[in-house]
Amino acid sequence: MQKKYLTIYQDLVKKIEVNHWAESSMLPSEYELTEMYATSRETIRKALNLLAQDGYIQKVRGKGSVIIDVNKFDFPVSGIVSFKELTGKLNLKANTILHELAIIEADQDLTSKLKIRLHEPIWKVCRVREISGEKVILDKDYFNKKFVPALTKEICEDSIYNYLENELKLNISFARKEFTVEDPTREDRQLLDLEGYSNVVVIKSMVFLDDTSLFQYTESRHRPDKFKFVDFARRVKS
Amino acid sequence: MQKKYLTIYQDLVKKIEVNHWAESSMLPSEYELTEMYATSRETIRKALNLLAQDGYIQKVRGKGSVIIDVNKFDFPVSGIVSFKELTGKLNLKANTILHELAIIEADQDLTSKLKIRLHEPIWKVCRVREISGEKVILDKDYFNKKFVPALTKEICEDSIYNYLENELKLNISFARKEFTVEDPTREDRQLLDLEGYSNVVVIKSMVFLDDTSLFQYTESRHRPDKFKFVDFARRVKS
DNA sequence: AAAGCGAATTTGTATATACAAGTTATAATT
DNA sequence: AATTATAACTTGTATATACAAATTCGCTTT
Repeated sequence: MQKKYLTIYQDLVKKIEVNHWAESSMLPSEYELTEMYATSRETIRKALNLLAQDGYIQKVRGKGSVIIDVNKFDFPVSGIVSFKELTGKLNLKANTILHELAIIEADQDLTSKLKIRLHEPIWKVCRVREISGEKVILDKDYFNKKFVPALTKEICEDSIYNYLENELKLNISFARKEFTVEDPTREDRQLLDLEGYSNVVVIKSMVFLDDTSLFQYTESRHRPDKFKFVDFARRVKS
Repeated sequence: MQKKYLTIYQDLVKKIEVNHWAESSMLPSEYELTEMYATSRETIRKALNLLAQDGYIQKVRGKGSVIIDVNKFDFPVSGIVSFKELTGKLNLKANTILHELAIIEADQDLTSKLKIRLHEPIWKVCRVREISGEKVILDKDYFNKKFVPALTKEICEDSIYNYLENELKLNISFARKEFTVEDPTREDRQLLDLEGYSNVVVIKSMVFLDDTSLFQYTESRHRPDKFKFVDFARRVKS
């Protein structure tokens, strides 16, 4: 059975993005929605709460759900999104160059980053991302081999996430990301078209599965002029 | 009346942060929690969903709520947090220098950023943030004067957000933030201790109230070596 | 000892009801 | 005409029930 509140959520997202309620900039009331979707109010409220979380609407007590139109279209990178999904959504002419694909043993550094034991096997994948002809992103991925037994050149050049989720049926669930600006390493200078830029933006991620097991560590290194990150944040009252 | 699920959420956060369930790294089951807090299961579930949203737990069907221990203690900057709140939480020796405080008229640029009409009055606040003696952040705030009639030197040197929320009773609700890396302007070089760094990290924010009215635009310009942003993200399935 | 089955436990979804609290529009009063 | 009070509408909170789906654990069987 498909989850009702999720399909309602997706339907509402589609309608908002196509400006279905542009005039009023308001969603129908919860009671109206229950009738439109022939369901209960609580189910509607679950869908609306998802919309609010993702920055599509703002709920105002006594009034209704106001649609937030802050051009949500330019670079929505909250959540965990793969390079292929991103470039596809933005219609960018992108290309992936596989630079290294190997099984290595965990050294001191990786044991802490992947929380595994010394010398345990790890997939190392090093890829350069080319956008309109320029090498601007260097992605270094490390996968715990326990969760990812096999990897091929073809998979890495296409979409690893697609393979992990649809073939291996891994449930990628949440991530901790850290953004910093660092000096380029020799490797950065070799593999990227840095064009004299003296910094790179570094995003270090630890990615977890459904059952809270840590299975991936990634360093994504960007040329600063090609980096942009957009976030929707809600104020948390203490 | 105080919201039950919120007080339960806050109590659980406190217990998680003090490692109350360290051995099992699991929360009690929902039914146990209903008895502990003498409430209904739905109310417990509301609190648990907040914990999951904020990255404290991962719920696993059939098992329970696993506590996520990814050292949540180093830099939790998701949500909208003011400089004063941040430095206070991290025990940093920080100092604010008010560089400019004036009412200006909206020019072409600000009309689009604050979505107001040309020549309407705007508060401009320009502040330099000093951390352990170094000027590393330049904050340029613009407030729609309609929502913020008065501002003083004292307020700007203390905490504007504190004033807005507690004195003016404004309900700051959500924000859209954009992170980029840019070349320093002449103003950056004048006001900050850039120490030869040839880039600044720029965070542009549009901040909204409860009723979805846009009331603030901010540019926060950071020396790259002193910038770090940590995010907790959940994978969104399409 | 190992495998398989089933019951108990635990979270997920859907629905229903009652009342509280904020907003808006209408009607009544001054 | 302006103000005030009332009613209608809308979202927020709390509670209850029923069943689905995944995991765990103990028991039985092989």
